[in-house]
Amino acid sequence: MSVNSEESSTGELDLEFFKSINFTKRKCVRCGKYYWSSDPLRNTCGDPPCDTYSFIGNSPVWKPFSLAEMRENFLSFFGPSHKIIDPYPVVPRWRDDVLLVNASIYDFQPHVTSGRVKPPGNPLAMSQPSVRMNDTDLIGETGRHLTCFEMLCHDAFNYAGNFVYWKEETVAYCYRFLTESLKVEGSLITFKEKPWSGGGNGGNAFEVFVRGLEVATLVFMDLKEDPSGQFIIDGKKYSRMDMMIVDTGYGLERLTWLSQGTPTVYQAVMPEVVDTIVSRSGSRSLDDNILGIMSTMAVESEPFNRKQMIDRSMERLTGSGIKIERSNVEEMFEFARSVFVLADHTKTLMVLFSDHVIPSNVKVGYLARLLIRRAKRAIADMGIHISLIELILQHWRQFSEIFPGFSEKFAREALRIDEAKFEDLEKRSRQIVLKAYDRSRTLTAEDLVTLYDSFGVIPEEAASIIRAERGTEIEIPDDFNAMVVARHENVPRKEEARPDFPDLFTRPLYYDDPTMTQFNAIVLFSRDRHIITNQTAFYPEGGGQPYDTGYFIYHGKQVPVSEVHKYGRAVVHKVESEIPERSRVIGHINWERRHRLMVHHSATHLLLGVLREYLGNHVWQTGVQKGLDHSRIDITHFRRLNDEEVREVERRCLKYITENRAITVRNIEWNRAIEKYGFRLFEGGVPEGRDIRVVEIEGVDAEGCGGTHVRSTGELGFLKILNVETLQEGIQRITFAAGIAALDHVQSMSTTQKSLESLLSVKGEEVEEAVKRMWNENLELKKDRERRIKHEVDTIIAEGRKINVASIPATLFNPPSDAETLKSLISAVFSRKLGHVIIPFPEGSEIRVISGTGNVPQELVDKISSAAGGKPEGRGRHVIIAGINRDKYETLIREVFDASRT
RNA sequence: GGGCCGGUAGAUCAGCGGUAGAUCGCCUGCUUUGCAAGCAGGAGGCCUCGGGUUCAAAUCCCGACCGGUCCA
Repeated sequence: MSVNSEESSTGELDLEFFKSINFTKRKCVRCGKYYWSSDPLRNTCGDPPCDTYSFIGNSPVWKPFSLAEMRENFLSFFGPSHKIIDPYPVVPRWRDDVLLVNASIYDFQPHVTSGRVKPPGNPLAMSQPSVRMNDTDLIGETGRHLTCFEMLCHDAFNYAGNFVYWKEETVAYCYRFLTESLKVEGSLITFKEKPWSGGGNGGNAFEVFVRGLEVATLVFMDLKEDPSGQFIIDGKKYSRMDMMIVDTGYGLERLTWLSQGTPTVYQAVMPEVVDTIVSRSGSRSLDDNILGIMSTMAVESEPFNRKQMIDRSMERLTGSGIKIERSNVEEMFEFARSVFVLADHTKTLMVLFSDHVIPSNVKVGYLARLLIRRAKRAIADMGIHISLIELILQHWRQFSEIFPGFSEKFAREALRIDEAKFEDLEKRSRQIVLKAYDRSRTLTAEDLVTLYDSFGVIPEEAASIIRAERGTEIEIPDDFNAMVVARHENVPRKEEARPDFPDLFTRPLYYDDPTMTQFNAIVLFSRDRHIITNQTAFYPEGGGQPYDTGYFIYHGKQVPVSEVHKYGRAVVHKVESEIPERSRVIGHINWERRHRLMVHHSATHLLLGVLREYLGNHVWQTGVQKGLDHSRIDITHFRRLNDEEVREVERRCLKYITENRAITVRNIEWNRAIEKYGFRLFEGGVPEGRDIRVVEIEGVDAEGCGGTHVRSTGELGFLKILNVETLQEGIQRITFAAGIAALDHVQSMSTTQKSLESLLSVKGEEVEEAVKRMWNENLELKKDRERRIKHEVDTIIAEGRKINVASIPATLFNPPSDAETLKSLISAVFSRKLGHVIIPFPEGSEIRVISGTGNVPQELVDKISSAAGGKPEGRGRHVIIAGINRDKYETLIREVFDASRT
């Protein structure tokens, strides 16, 4: 979301409603932007730093509300006129472009905002938990930032011919809520004009301020990104869209804070947890007066600057006659920051855990890990003893109705595993830092970046380790963060070229009847051996199910189909020879292939259902690939399944197969489907239609799925897990086979076993013993050989004869018996620094001249090669004189070497 | 999904082209003996796997696998 200062007033926000409440449009004397107010004395827009916080200790709301009370208050105000919707998960399973829900409108993107699916209510109101990790560094510093908050909204979706409400009504609702429900005086409210854009949409918007605090944003979304559009927001072009969407966002935490007027937002929205942490930290406490001043100072500079905030707070404190040392204020600030970080992060962890996020090193799991580690650092900074799970459970007790998915067992397990990893890392990081330091007696900026980037050691930690262990100070460069960023920027992303086929509609016969193997069709489009037909029974690749193959009959000839893909609504068949447009064809699909794929597809759903039932609700499908002889499914789970778990999963699958459970396929309207089955429907991917095609295995599993399926579990025959592996942290890959493919595997295992048995002349379990015995025998033989070689090398060296060749002293060795010994002998010459050495190796028809101390003298090589008739290869300390024939060899030994004995 | 770092004895790691090492742990003996320990000796390695370069690879290059970490 972004703002463009040039696009300040279009006149599109001059509302009749403002006239009715005596609000007038003004230009802010500080920032020059337009705003609406009824206060005759006001000349600023209300938005810090043009204004400052004046609600702390001075709430304009008629009574203090708790978080739960404020939520209830909002929903009951909008309840009569709006449909109240239950909150969506914070992990957006219905879209794959973002990791977390950032705002309430995310719930409806892109399916509703594009007009494809109806909203679940119109108008609607809800309280949507949201997680924003971009300002994680500011938590506890500014007094106002949170990683997790609830966004209250009242939204309306206006279609052509179905108008709900627009700007006038929206502002009226907002004004009435603030003045009637919260009893805030109208003159305290300002509406600041500000164009809004985000997620490919844009429009006019108001930001709503009360006493310096932004409490709501009212967005009138009627623009969509369009390169040829005439509206410009933040450098991007937009044009009008058919829909007009009212998207409001009220910060539940902000409103609660406003009503209480506490020094920081944390004290208003999570007082119990803040109290718990403070009460555990001995005699220390939070000074409300100083915190209030800091929060006020923090909002006055953008971007936030800690030193400046403390400077100004000191001025304010001395100005009001309070005598306090700067170091005391800093110390207080550090403590408060740790308290608030811990309180904030444990809340967000509770929210993530309730959505089954497993801490890991990738994607949303990484965000959970980040929070765990930052929370643990906060605990360490305070030097107190407190467990994360304790605080998480305390948070949850306040929110059990909002987050019904939370499982204490899961949270404990997830924390236990990740905390253990963190402790392990801390132990290791000490050694790594010391090693890096000891190499050069310093840590360069480059070293610090590597330590952070590759080992997760922050510079402050590295410095403190060096200080403690080596007693020296390490300089941390000011632009450290920039250096880390610099190391990561490069790697241009390559765009995938999408083939452009016309937007024709192919009727999917494979849905009408998944057992259809033959059909008639008319070719609507043909180009470069790719054809689109009016209808087809060929399943195009999708949802992890590979495409069908087969052939078309055209003019009485078979034309094989090698690939089938879906582009838009068209199914494109790649054929081996041209079939012109308007031809009539008969399609035949390869039924054996299709049936194997169908069996594996249904088996995947069954397996997923069983895994979830057996391992827990945190099991989600993250990837899947069906095949002909095996398939695989990737699931979220802490650790690799052990053998017993695998056997139990197989047993449960077989139980459902023998019970012959029905597999049904139904198209259900989007909102009704979610109401009935929940967001689990999207495990296999996000559907693109108005309806969701729900594939349900009776009592086991229900998923939105575009694949072809068998009619009941009995058709699967049986299911065998072939392999389990950890794909990445928190993700397990299970490879399995079902039906005829499973039988194939068992049969081939049996064949292998039989052939092993006959090879080893043993039966059954004795195979293992026999192999172990052979392995050990082999090891013994290997060692034996090494001993023999070593002995021979020693003997050859001991029996070496001192000779002079071309007046150069050298040692002549006896020939080693094989190449292995030769290699070992050469190594010995170097490691024992044996001087010039001559090694005849008749087996390879060569003589080696080696020097263990320096280079081989050229005269030595010349003398030997001229006498032996060979060609010298290589130089330096290792020369091979190769291509010597036997006669010359004998001559050489006799005439050159023997003659030169010393 | 991308970047970076790593994989050597049971554990922690060194070695980074030339016959695989240290410390702890383990085994045996001795000394001492309340324990801890001290001394001497010993066992224990597909140096992750597969290619390549080289006379020679744990070591250099390429690829896989596994682990770690940072970023989206």
